[in-house]
Amino acid sequence: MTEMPETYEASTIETRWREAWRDSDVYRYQGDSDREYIIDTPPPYPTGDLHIGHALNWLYIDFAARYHRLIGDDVMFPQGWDCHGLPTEVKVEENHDIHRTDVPRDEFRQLCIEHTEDQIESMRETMEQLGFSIDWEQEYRTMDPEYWGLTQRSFVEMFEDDRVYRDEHPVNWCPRCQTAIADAEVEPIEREGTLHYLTFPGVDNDGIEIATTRPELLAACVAMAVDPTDERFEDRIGETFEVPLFGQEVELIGDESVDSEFGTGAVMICTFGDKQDVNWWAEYDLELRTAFTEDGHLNELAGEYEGLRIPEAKDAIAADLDGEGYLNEVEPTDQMVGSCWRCDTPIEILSKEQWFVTIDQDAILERGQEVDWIPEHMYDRLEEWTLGMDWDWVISRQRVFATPFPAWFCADCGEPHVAPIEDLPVKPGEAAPSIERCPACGGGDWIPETDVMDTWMDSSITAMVVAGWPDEPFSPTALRPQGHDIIRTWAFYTLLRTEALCEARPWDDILINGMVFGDDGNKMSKSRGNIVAPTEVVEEYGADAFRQSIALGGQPGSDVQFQWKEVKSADRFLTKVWNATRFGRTHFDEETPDITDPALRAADRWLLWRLQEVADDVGAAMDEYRFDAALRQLREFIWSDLADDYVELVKGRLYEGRPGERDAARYTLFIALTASLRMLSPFSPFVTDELWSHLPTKADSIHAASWPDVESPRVDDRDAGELIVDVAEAVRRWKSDQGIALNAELERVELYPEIETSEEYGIDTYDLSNAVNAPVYLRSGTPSIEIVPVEVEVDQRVVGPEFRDQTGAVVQALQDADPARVKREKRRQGEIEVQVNGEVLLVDGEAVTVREEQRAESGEEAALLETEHAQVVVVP
RNA sequence: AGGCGCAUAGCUCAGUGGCAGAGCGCCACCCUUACAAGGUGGAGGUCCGCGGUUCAAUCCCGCGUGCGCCUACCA
Repeated sequence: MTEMPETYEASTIETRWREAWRDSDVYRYQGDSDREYIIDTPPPYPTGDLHIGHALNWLYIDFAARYHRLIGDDVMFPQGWDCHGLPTEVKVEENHDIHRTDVPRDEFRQLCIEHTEDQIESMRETMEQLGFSIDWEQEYRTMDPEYWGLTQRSFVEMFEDDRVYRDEHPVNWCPRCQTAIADAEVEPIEREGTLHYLTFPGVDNDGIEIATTRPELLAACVAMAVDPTDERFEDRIGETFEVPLFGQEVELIGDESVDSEFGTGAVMICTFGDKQDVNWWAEYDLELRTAFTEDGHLNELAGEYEGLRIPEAKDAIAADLDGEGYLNEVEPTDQMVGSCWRCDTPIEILSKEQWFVTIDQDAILERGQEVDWIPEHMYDRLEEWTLGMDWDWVISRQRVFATPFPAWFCADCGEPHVAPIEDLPVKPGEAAPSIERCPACGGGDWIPETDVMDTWMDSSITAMVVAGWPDEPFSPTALRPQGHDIIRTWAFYTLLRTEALCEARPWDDILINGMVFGDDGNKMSKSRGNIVAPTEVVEEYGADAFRQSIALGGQPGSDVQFQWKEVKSADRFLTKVWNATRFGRTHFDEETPDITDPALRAADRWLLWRLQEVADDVGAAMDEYRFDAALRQLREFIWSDLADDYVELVKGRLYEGRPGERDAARYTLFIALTASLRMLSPFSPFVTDELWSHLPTKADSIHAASWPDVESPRVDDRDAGELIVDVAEAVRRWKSDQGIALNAELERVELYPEIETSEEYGIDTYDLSNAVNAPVYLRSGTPSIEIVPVEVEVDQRVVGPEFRDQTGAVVQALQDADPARVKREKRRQGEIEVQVNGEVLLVDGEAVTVREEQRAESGEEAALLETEHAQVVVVP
């Protein structure tokens, strides 16, 4: 066996194993097994910073991946990168001090790729530091042609299937990013607006006062609306009014969705102030008056206000309304403004020709229901979001760094042409379409599409891509791990696309993780200064301890509060494991694993029994992604049962036992230790691999080993073992209470067991005697020390079902009865007589436990100890 | 405004229709040959409140309160 350092030092160990794993293939997906576990790992946006939220998400993945390898699955833990997108474009513009239009598209794209590669490198380093068992041969980057070619293919297939179309339709538009965005990319921001009360003069009738927060939209006003049941506007529907300042005439319509409680009960309809306007516009076939430009200014329709930015226009028009006498009143109002999720700029709604993907709500939800949601209630979010969708998914973006549409438009008639699959990947700006003549008009000139795809078009096919699409027939991947904040995007779009392209659910299980809060309980934020970087924790305590603290933070799905004290506690536990292994090593040699047919004693059989129980329970918890429960049990077993109880019991045998006795203990300790390390390895992969290497184990790496499967001894062995453990503990406690050294010799210990033991094995006092450092005598009957029954304890589990509504009275009667009588009747008759409401009832003796105390001494100084399975007399 | 989740020791969290649990923190004692980064013991609880179901509720049901999230928020 190798030399083993005396103390646990995370940093040295972790550095060494990181390198070892890098050069090995322990995490490699083999691809030739019928027990596959394929993980649809989230492809993060390469910001260069792998934060603690990522760490939580990836740790759950890693726990699952490592566990599934141990139980013999062929695990694929791939890592993708969702490269495309605006933030990178902005960053590149900053870094190079250029605007994206300053250089040719392809050159700009190249700069973005280089930038992204740096960012990926930095995140990958943190991933390795944290010990994620990613198979880097399964890495993909959405900016690579091999990948975006697949994105294009998915687009073409859906186009040919009429699930993608091109149309003019109002879309969410970010005036700052100057691109269309999807509903999922619009986030509401709370803000205080100003409600303007202004009068629209009537053309041949009285005027009506409306309330609006957006006077700058007056130029785009095309109608007015009131609730048709609103008495204030009885008989006025159909009247015509003149828009202040701009003069166009608009009609008053009646529509129930107007809230008569708000403002004046009358509202102006503009194209477009919000989605409601779009609905009215479509329903009443109103005129389209567009007042805004793509970059957020007013256009020629606004007359003298043309060229003003939207906020400036609001002020200018409000001032003029006031000057002309239209403005009656202003008041502040709280409002929620739909804003761009990338830059928080309030979005506008513009009507634009775009590419759309049709949304089939029912199909998406059906697939969603086929997936196991963990926790279950997270499915509700998908359902709520999906049912609330009222627009199709706009997938075109007016940007550069993204997957290009494989499409051209006929220069003569505008007919779009989409490339066939065999021509992909293709950049339409650099290649002509493979057909020459326009099928619609026969024209021969083609204009390449310059719009690019929404990045969710890339990332919504990850499940398919990792499963080998399109070369292999798709079957659902095992696991999708992700945060709840992107159910409406990543999960939603993936369900949509996998359904559309493969007619299947994308995954069997979806595991939703919560957020990570700071040590102060608040959301991590720069302003609070409570941000903790994973690398910072690793440097201080190591990844192994950090990983445990995250696993114990709560059950998956709930938010996790990062706490330094939990990291420290994990570090202490790992030190314990380190020392326990070091202890074990001093008793092992190369032959220990080969010990056969050992002469197991009660303590050995008990530990093996516990080990099997723990392996089952921990495995069940891991199956259900209950990493918190799994680790908790494991810690309890290792610390309490193995390190405290068992080791203390068998030290005597290990140090001084005869060879056969010693071997049984060595064997048991070896089995328990190596099994514990294996079960712990998903949580703390570094130190467990290190400790594994210091033990005479067969497999090279603990991560190539298998989940423990221990032959379980019989249940009656458990009781006999528990008795030994309990008694040893009781005597130790008594010594501690008496101020006696724990290793002090005692005159003798007398044992009065209260359990049945098997014929094969009686009570085994050998180890106990060593542990308490006294001769142990097995006695029957009751201790010679006088003991007095003092209290009757009632088990309501027995009494309740039998006596139903008399339970309370029965319990009371038992507790009031003379404990000595209860004890006597229980022993002699097996049942106890009680009087309840003048009636005599018989209670099963099983229902009561009579607590006794020692009251007198009989000559010799002695102490009576009570344990669950025995009474113990200690003679010092 | 609707929907969902949460509420248990000082803190962070498990848990169960039948006497309430862990880690950390706190107090006291103990260097016992793997480990003082340890061991032993202790203090500390209206299991958010009110009703209901039940022999029995921290657990199941209803209502309420507080917190968090999702969705719609309205001109």
